[in-house]
Formats: sequence, C-alpha cells, structure tokens
Amino acid sequence: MSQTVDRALSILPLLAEGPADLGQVADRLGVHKSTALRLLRTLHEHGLVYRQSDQRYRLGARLFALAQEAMENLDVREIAHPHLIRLNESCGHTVHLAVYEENEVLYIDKVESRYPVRMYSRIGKPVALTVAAVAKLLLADLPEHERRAVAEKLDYPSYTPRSTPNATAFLRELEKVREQGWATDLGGHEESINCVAAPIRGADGRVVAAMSVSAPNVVVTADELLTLLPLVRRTADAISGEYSGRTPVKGTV
Amino acid sequence: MSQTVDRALSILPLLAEGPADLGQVADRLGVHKSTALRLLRTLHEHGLVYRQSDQRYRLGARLFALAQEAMENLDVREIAHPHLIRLNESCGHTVHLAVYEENEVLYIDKVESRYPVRMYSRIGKPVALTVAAVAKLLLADLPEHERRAVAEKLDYPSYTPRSTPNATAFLRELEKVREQGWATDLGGHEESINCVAAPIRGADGRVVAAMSVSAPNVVVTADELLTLLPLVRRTADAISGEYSGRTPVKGTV
DNA sequence: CTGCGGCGTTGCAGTGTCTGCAACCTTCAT
DNA sequence: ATGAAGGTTGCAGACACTGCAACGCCGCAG
Repeated sequence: MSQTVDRALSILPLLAEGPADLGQVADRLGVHKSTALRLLRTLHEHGLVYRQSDQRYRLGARLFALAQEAMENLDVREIAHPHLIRLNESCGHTVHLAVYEENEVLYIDKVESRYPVRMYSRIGKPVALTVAAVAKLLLADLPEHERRAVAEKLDYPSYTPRSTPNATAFLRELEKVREQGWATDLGGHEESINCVAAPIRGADGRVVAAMSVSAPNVVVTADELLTLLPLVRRTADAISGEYSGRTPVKGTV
Repeated sequence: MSQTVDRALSILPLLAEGPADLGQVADRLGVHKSTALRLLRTLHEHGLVYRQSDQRYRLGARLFALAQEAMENLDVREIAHPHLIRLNESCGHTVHLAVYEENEVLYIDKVESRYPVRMYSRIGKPVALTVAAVAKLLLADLPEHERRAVAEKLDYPSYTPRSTPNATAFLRELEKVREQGWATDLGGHEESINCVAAPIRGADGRVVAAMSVSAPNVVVTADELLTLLPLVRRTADAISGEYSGRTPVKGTV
C-alpha cells in the first residue's frame, strides 16, 4: 500500500538471512544505492537494524525488545504460564503453548523437559502446520471455508512416513480433531517424538491457543503418553476458565 | 531520514504498549486517520502488525520470527550455548549471556537455575546498565570518550543502597573492571541477588559479549559465589577461544 | 423501526517527499 | 601513486503520499 514503507520492511526478512552490505540490499530491493541507504538509515534510527563493525547491516536489538514486549502483552501466555510449569512438574515432559495468526502457528511458550533429552523447538518459531498436534487444533477451529483454503494452499512435506500426506487427509484429520476436542502427533514430524495436545478456548468457545506435551519414544511410548491426555485436557480447561474470566484467579483482586 | 518509514516504524513501539485502534494510532502519530490506515496496512502485509478480532491492532507474529532468526544468526550465541549449559550443570545457578549494541545491553541467552528460585530476566530484555555485571564489562571495553559519553547520559536509579550512584562512581567502577578483567554485581540491582561475570573476546581482543552467573543470597552467599569466578573465567575464555577461531571445535570439519 | 454518532474505508487533487543520478569521498589493494 | 569498489551527499524532477471530504457500516437510543 505504501511503496516506501513496503520497501523498507522488505529489508528486514532479507537481513534475517544474514548480514548484508548496502549494495546487496539495494540489488535485492531493486532500487538505487542511495535509496537503500536512506531506508537503512531510517531503520537504523529506530534500532531495527544494526551496523556491525565491518559496515554490514544486521537486524538490530530493538527487534528483540519489541518481540519481547509483544509477547508479554499476550494475555493467554501470561495466564497459561504457571499452569504449564505445574504440568511440566507433574509429568516431566516438554510443554508447549501455541497460537494461530495469519496462516502461521507459532510457539509462544515452552517449558523444557526435566530429563536431558531436549526437543528442538523455540519460542517464536513457526510450527509445521500439517503435522503438529497444536496446529491441528488451531486450524480445526477455523471456519470451514477458511480451513479448506488453508489446507489447499499448504505443502505437505513428508517428514516421516506418518506425516499427513495431502490436503484431503489433512481436512479429514482436522474434522476428527474438531469432534474429539484434542489432537495428537504420533511421529508425524520426527519419527521418535509423540505429542498430545488440547485446546484453550475463550469466552465465546473459539480456540485461542493450544497446548501440548511432547516426549520422545525413548522415554515413554505413545500409549503411555496418551494416558496423560486427561491431565493435559484438565490443564487446558483450567487455563480456558481463567482466560475467559469464568474462574476467578486467586491472588488477583 | 524518510518521513513515511519513520512514521510507520513509530507505530511499532506504540503498539508494543498494548493494542490500539486506528484513531489512537493516528492521534499519537499526529497524522490523518487515512494516513495511519495505509501505514498500518503496509505493516500488516508484512506481518509486523496483526488485526485482532475487535479490529484493534497488535504487534504481529512475524516480529517473533524475525527476532528469532536474528538471534540464531548471532555466532557468539551459538558458540557459547553449550558452554553455558555445561557451566549451569556444574554450578546449578542461572547463567546469562549478553551483548552491547547502541547504548543498550541485552541478554541473548539464559540458562535457568536448577533450583526453584528463578530470576526475573528474559532473553531480549534490556539490562540495567549501571549495575549489572555484564553491562560493566561491555561498557568498560568501549573507547574512553564513548564510555564517558554513555556514562554521563545515563540515569542512575537507586535500585538498592548498593546501586551505582552516579557517573563518577560508575566510570571508576568501569576502570576497575577493565583492569581486573571481570565484574560483579553484589546486590546492586536486587538486594538479594549477586552476580559474577567474565568477558568473551574476539580475535582482536575486543569484548564481544559477557557472561554471568547469578544466585540469590538464600542459596549461596556473595563470598561463596565469588569462588566460582575461576570457573566462570575459564568458561568465558573457552568461548573466546572458539569464537576467535583459535580453538578448533571438535565435531566441526 | 429509524435516526444518530462513531469509526473505518475509499477516490481524488495538490504537493511535499522520495527517487535516481552524478559527482565526491574514503578505504583498500595493486 | 593509482585505480577500483563501496559509501555518501546535493539536486531537480516525478510521483507517491497526504489530508480532505464523502461514503458505508455498525451499534445504540429514542
């Protein structure tokens, strides 16, 4: 909508790939060097871009701070956090919290497992939509046409033989998830990792977030993990209760 | 430098404070609603801004993803991480890694303590410059005039009676830190928390990052914490060695 | 049901801001 | 010393951005 801003913002993902010098930025934007310079300067003034010692540009510190603040403003996260901790303390596995936004699902909180085997995942990282249990829950709650649109636009990478193969299978899975009110990922993303997930709902019943417990095969089998389902659902429901204002939170006025 | 981009970027910190509607944004920017709308739209297209269900604007998901990628591109962090983990495993306390950038010091990594007492700090959060041990190390390494300029521009909040009171005291402290090659914060930020920190240097000897171990009084006294200094320094040196390419990293070709 | 007020959105004309150019400067390598 | 490469600046012209005003939408109250 706004050419100048559009160009300036296009610089950010470009720099996210790694540092670049003025010429590279100008080329990839398709603008004159002087133009790129002025855009970078503006970004720099706002701290979004940093000029490292070799004169090349990198993403800047304020970006972290902004992301940080944005995160702290997410009510769900704040409310959910103590519950996630408690769940982790009682079962020992990795616990995730995720939300859906604009065709992406991303982790907004994570509590690490209490044993040395760690999962590779990070707060802020986009989630594999087609296989992750939390993604299934969040997508399953979208209005029908939107769900269909998303499902057909997606790629279906075969992470493992158990990955969701295509849109049809995915939509069927979402339908199932929608009805049963919980979801799993049994080795669909990484062969040896299973997840079980439950939805967190707002006052209007819409799914606002999803949480999951993940554990590798070497620690517990899929069946054993599934025995945690009631606990996961209870936790998710407790969070839903607080989030939608139904459950008064002790300690709050 | 570029008015349009400048205005657009000013929206981000504004939204970081909390969601706002079109009118509020326009007012605070001092522009017409239609102008604000177009800026917001552009930000939206790039995923930096999200329109929540009540039509108000919030910071968007891509911001997390960008911050995430930026962080993963920081070589120091990647190299340091396993060392931090190991240090945490051997001493049990909270371990931080921080860098300096444009008048700010911020945590770029953190390993939580192995006991229930947790510190309030977050990756991406700016650090209290005048008291934190890591900040002292990073500022102490700045060229003299810059160090002085920063010191005089700062506020010196009295978090505790032991907080650095003013620029003079701070500069003296920095000089000391510079000479001894390590730093502490003994209850200067939070009465009951002590830190001991060491610098990580690049090939040219400049301080590129600083790491610290923090622990509350209730767990160990300041004196006990200080006995960890050699271990902290060894860890920092090991990281420096890898970072500057002096130590070949096993497992890497 | 209807009229009102608030808020977001769109088309348009004027102009102020951004663009690309070309010349200049610095740094580094030959 | 000389040249090349990349960064920086001033300028005139073009066009993208701005603010306005009118419109549409929704919720609310009479």
